[in-house]
Amino acid sequence: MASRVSTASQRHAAVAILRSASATRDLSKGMALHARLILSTPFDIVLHNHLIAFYAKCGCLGLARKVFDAMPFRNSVSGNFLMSGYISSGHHRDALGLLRVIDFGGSWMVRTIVRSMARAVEQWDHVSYVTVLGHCASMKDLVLGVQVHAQALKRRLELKVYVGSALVDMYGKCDCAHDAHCVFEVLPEKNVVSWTAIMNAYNQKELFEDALQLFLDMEMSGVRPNDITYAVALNNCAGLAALRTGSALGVSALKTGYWRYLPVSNALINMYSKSGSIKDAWKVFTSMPYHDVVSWNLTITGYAHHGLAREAMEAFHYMLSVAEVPSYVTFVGVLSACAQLGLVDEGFYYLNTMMKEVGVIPGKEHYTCMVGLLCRAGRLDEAEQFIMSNCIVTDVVAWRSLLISCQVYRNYGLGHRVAEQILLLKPNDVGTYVLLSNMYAKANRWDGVVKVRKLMRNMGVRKEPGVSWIQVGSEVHVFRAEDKVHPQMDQITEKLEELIYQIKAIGYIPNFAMVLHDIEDEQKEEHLMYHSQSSVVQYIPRKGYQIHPCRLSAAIQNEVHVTLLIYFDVIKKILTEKPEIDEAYREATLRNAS
DNA sequence: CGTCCCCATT
Repeated sequence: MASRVSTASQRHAAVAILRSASATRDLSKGMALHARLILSTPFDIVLHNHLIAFYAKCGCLGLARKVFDAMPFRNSVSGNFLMSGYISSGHHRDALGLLRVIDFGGSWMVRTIVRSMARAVEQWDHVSYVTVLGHCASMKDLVLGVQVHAQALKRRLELKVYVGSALVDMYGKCDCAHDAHCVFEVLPEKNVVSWTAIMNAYNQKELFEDALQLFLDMEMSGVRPNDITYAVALNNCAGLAALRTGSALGVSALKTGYWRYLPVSNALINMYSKSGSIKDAWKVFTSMPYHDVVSWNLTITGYAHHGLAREAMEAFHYMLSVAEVPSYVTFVGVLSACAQLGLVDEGFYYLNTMMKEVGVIPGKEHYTCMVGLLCRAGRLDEAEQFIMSNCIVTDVVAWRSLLISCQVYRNYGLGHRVAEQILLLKPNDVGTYVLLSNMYAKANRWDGVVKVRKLMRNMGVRKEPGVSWIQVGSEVHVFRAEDKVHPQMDQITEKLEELIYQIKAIGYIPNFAMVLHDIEDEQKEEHLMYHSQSSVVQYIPRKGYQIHPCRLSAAIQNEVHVTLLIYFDVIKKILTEKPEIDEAYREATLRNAS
């Protein structure tokens, strides 16, 4: 009896050592323990399982495997540790081979799954299912996910809360919100993770309102949100630019103490930024005790989105000064800021020198920014060369950027070439076809206009209704392209025309858009004037455009920026009698928060 | 042993 107690406590201590060695990736510490363990008798399966976990964490899959193979007997935990080790280090084939889900005779994916799955699946425990489903979720492997689901059903495991939540998440990540919902609905016990997973599935599908409703349902059912739940809910607000709801959630997170968690404060930055309140986003940032690279990236790209490229660059340099290492996304933000400011040399310095220094390999998005930068500087031919020599010839976005600049600089010769180039890529979004049609119209190539129209019809490309909305106070003002039902429509249109007149007077080409007009009338000069690349409007993937109070087009300079700010002030005043109330409310919220 | 968040170009 006494010896058993001592063994148990020794085991406890050994597990603790292995855990800490895993956490710090202290290979020698764990190996020393391993050496002692080999000599000790009797064989302890729990310790050996943790040994597998330790080696797997340290990236020594070979050693983990050796321990596994040398064990006189194993349990499902041994397999799970090894498998999650393989999965997290990317050896998916080995991981799944371990449990013989898949034969590796040929392609590892689809065909062999069904045949071989039944063989070893009886060795799985419920954690195996969770592990594999997590893998399916991150790989978006719906085919395997469905197979696993079928097996789970057979063994009646799908109602267990961990397995169920993993299923909900898997379907959500695979873009099957409906299936996620079905699994979620029948779960007899739903915990905070199940709720968060389903909310996130709706978020993925851009069903933001439904996701927010789920947040309320969850609270009604007595489940408390955690930091991730708040983050997901705030991301839904960001998708709707629902400033009021987002602020309220921020206050709620403050009350419950989740405000200080990184996912929550990052989501708050995102929400404020996407809702047009970049100042509040910055206030959140400065009130955070520490930041991660996502916080920085959100701030940098947030400023860039608002046309505040100077501030974006400042934030970037601030980031470097506190020795935070920029990431792939950081450089996307920085280069887009450079593009706005026309900083060609600096842009190339970041692309060719700094990115190499910090070990970030430039990708499509960076090259696309560089195209935008060259276009912004009016170096259209270089931009064309750049596209062709940087493996982004198939990137519609890059060509579109060039196409727009061709219009701005009235270089219709190049514009025509670019349009032909884009057509070869067979784009499938309306926006591109509208741009193409505009280009041809401007270049007086009516044959081109007809061609584009025909293509759109044949491909079944339908025009999404242009919708803009802005939240002022507690009201959301919606503007549809095809109707003019907003009571203050006349006033707003009048102001818009006035502003465009002013911009033209200073000599700028008004390429900012406010989608209050009908994009059906592509041929009208008026339309060509209003409709162009994103600027005052921010595209929201779901259904339309969100007017940003201070978003500024790359091609518009400072004095126009000021005009725009004034202009949006005017709009706000038109839309609300007492705009300062909303302002005061936000101030109060922020004061509470910090 | 395990499930939920993570920013980007036009």
